[in-house]
Amino acid sequence: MAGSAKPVDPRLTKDAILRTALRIVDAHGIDGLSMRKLAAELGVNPMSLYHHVANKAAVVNGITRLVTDGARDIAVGPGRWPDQLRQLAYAFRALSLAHPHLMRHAFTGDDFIQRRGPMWQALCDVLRTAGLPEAEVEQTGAVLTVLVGGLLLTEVNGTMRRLIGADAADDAGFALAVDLLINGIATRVSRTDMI
Amino acid sequence: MAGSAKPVDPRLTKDAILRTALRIVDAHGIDGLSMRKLAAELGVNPMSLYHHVANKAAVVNGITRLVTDGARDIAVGPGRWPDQLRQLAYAFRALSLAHPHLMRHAFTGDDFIQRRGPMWQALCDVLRTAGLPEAEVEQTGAVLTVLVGGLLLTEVNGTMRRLIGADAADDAGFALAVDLLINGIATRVSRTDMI
DNA sequence: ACCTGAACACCGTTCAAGT
DNA sequence: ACCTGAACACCGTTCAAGT
Repeated sequence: MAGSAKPVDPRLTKDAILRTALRIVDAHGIDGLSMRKLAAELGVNPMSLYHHVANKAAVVNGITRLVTDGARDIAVGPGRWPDQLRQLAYAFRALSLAHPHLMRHAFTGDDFIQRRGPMWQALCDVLRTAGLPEAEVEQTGAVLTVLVGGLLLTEVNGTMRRLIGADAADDAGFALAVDLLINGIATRVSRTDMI
Repeated sequence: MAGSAKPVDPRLTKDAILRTALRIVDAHGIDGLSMRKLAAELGVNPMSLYHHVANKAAVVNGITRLVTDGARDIAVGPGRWPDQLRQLAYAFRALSLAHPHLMRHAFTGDDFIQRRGPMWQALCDVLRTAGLPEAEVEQTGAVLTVLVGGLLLTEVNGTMRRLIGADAADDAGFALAVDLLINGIATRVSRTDMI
């Protein structure tokens, strides 16, 4: 009656495959990941992988999901809306900096930023409580998300650090950018209020 | 006395190589470019290329330069500083949309946005005339550049179009983002004035 | 059902031998 | 000086033959 009829190779679990792949990407970048190296790291025949994952693209997609799922428990605390926006921006940043190599690749792709997901919902909620008219919430949320996403890409790929030639350039640049965006939203909110 | 002693193969000019490579990238994306296909397109032996370009990275770097050099003649017209900032943003956008595949790759790399170049100078000049204190000009210029760069990446890779499910999503998103940034700058400028 | 060796169609790059 | 065939060290993926 026990369901343990067929002993499965623990190295060929989808979970084991993806976690090993993520470890490789974190250590050696996206170009350091190949199906053959992944198999070697698992101590497994390269061809066996294709019985458990469709192809390399599925592996990369899988580890991206793995990481973004780690952000499911994002929740904004109480406070003024600018502080809440700041919280979300820095949560997004923490996610990126935890896996810079992966993020550098994910931002380039077209399926990384998802409408679903707690980040998007939380952001739109904050914008509503800030007083942004409902008709502008979705579009503004999208624009804010891609702006911060692009900002994080330039931090992760070193552009920001190179443009601002200073210690802690990334911290300063990110803080300045977030302030700029919050000020931009504030203008829009108050202007709408005045009409 | 005429310098035309050795007839050089016109297909193996650095210029011909780069322009053909750019044509391939524009048509088939970065992944559609290989040294072997480039040689085939030129009607030339693949190995001959290595006598005129160092490697594939040099080719990609070369076509990136080729495109960005096309923006040398960027100049802001007269007007209020918000309109001037808008001009620069849209000039940057035109550059991106002219070669979306290349830009999608270039933004990912860490050496695309250059401190040198007319774009950077023009941007900093506008920020100065807007009344931003000299100490903040460089950093703000850098942040604005990477924000707009990231914005263009999401337009070029389709993220913006997917997040905003509407016709002309790219145009609307870009316009909204630029307004947001200009409002953010305006707040910073006027606040500084008031101190 | 799962594994796997061989094979296919590609890569970038080097290098010795040619002219 | 420039060209080029062969070769090396890689890829992702397929597939028939095994268990």
